[in-house]
Amino acid sequence: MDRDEIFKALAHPARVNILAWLKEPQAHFPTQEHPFEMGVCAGQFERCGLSQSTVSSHLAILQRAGLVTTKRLGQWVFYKRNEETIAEFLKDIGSL
Amino acid sequence: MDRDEIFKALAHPARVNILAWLKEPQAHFPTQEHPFEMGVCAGQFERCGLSQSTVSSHLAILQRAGLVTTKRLGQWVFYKRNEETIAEFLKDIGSL
DNA sequence: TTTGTATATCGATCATTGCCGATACACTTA
DNA sequence: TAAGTGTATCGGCAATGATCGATATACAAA
Repeated sequence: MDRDEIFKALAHPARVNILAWLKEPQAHFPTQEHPFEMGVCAGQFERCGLSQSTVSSHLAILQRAGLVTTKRLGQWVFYKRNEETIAEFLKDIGSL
Repeated sequence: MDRDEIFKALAHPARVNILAWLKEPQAHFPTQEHPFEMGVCAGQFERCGLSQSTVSSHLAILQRAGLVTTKRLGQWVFYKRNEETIAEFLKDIGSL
């Protein structure tokens, strides 16, 4: 758990939004055709108005910070919150 | 309380360190000659190895984010943690 | 194998940030 | 008033970050 890395990852509203949306996938990604158990399909996040490549970059930053995990399934990549790291981070900065 | 602004303020280790040091001024600023009740004198923070102007810039960013408050006393400016805003922020991101 | 779809990476551009020295400003003291 | 000390701001430069279109890669389906 790299605290500095996580703070930098959270320093962009789009990424904070993505994390928040992932808390309730069915509410924020109603167009997804895959079951939500696997996570949210990468393409779904383009709803934030950014290009595919930019979204991919934001997702990569969240992943490198350990805030999300990914799973490839066929041609799709699914993203999920990494609750363990998130909880660890929140505990760590509780004494901020 | 501007969450995005606070996240950006915390996206630099020096600023996170400053906030942490301010939790125990007497422990981290033993050379300060002023009473700690007023806060920590701006010049004290140059111990992080950065120039005076850079330190001043970091402090200004923390202040604009509402994480610290300042009080001028004569020729000196003293910095204190803004516990209210910090607590509000922590509560806000508790459900991150 | 070829085509199509989904995602990641590349290259370029522009904006932002971090850093410093120099300077301006605020205040004190002689 | 003049000189000294502490802090903030300015100007410039290098590094990083955000963004995009184009391209490469991974996989599926025809």
